[in-house]
Amino acid sequence: MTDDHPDPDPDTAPEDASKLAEIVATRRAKVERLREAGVDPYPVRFRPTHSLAAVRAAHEGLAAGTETGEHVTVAGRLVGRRDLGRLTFLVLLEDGVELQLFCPVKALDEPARELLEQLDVGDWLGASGEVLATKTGELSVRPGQLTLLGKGLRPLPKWHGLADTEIRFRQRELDLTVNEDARRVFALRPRVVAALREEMTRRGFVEVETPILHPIPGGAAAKPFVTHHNALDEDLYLRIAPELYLKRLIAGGMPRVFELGRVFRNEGVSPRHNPEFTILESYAAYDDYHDVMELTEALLQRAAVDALGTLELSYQGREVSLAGPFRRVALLDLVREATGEPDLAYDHHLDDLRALCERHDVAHSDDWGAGKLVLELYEALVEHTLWEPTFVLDYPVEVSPLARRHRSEPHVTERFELIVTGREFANAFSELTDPDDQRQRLEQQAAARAAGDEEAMAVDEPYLRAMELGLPPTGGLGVGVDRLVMLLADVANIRDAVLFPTLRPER
RNA sequence: GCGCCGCUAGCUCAAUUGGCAGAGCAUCCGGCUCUUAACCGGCAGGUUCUAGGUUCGAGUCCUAGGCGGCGCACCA
Repeated sequence: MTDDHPDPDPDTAPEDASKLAEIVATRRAKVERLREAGVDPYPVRFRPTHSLAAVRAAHEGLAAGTETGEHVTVAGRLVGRRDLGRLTFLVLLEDGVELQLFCPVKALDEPARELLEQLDVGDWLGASGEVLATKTGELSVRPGQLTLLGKGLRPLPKWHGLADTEIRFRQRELDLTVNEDARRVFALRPRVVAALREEMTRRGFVEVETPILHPIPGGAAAKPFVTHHNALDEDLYLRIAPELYLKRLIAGGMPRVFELGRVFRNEGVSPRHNPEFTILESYAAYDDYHDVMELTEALLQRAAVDALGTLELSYQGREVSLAGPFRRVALLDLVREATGEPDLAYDHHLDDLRALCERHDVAHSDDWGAGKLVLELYEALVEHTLWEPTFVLDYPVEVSPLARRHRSEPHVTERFELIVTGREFANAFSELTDPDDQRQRLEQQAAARAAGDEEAMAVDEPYLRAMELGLPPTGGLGVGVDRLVMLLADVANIRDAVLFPTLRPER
């Protein structure tokens, strides 16, 4: 076309002289021109006969120059355009799959010729025509008709991709459009979630939904977000864990339950921490933590096989195998080994344990008991070194207020964490089922809370009342789903595993 | 919250010691019937994150702030 008036209406030209404003204004002018020509730039419905993937699948390897005689209607976002005079090549992208449109002008009907003039990379487009392979062998559709499905006003980043992390996180729609790697990760994530859900269901667990608004935050050691219900005039907390409600369901006679959902913790952000994250929690009547280890291992393996088709992973350039069986080792034994103190025990004098911390440059506090001191040694010296999957067993009672005391070891609980690549992926225990022991432990937590520990739990009377109804032996599990996605997708930053990570508002 | 680093055209990036803000691609205009990051020619496009300061002169130096990344702390 010949257009001697690139700026169609100087009176309405934007005062903002930036290139972006100019591009948007130009595209708005195209929208106007299309409307004047009777074309709806934002139509209500379209029916493709084939996805781009289906066209590709049906004609993979079609010989150069072949015309199939098959007529299809396809759709996608226009991501490429090459004009060669009376011949134009367009590239559509749909669900991660590209397909070329081979458009000699003489093959197009009159409306399509006019539309082609107003078409920009970024627009949504439908096309109907014959499937063929060009002389150079590129599988293509040669459309007779083109249908504008949604005009884009903003330019798409091209070629160099989109590298600016801030734009990738804030405008994920752009990231997904131009970065194949973003599409890879966010296609993998739902496969992981589906695998977890299917494996739980296959094992007889029932999926439930418990409140996100909690009157009393509990079930984990974390600071909650506070909100307020106007009609009730009550402060409520976004849940830090579904744990206590799920255990109340066990008390209510539901033998195997799980919840896959979001929890919220009002704490710092980091490449491994988003303020809201997805957790899988499950509770199984009659099971102990050995049973839960078996379940945990199976869940990770199922997720890896379903999402990747293998148990042999590469994470950040280093191999890690989920083949199992995962190593099982007591926390105390790990600390004994790391400190070179083979006789270390929880009943050692506190001064000796503090001295041990000093010797290993582990910060500690005078009000910590033996359990907390040993835990700190473990976290500072050992945890980050555990690359291959490792069940770390038997956490101190003092740091495990919801876990059952060990059946034979007095100072610890039947609790484990699963560590992979030096990070915690799961936390689980033989659940505490003795209501009087639980009350005592929560009262200790409440005392710590009163003394200023914002992460300590409060006494939750409705929960204790449920326990007093009677609980069977119960095995409980929590799995960090985002971390699992990070591991399987091989991304280092949790913001690359969460579609819309928490960021400060744009200013 | 603390420390370090970054922020320049729509995108990706340059800019020497403090000395005229540039390139490629995209946009816009022209050409081209087998391109693949098409190609060829041309025009245009800037609050150098923001506000101050130093200086004859600031993208560059100083102060404060914003946003992001990383580390620490906290945690899964």
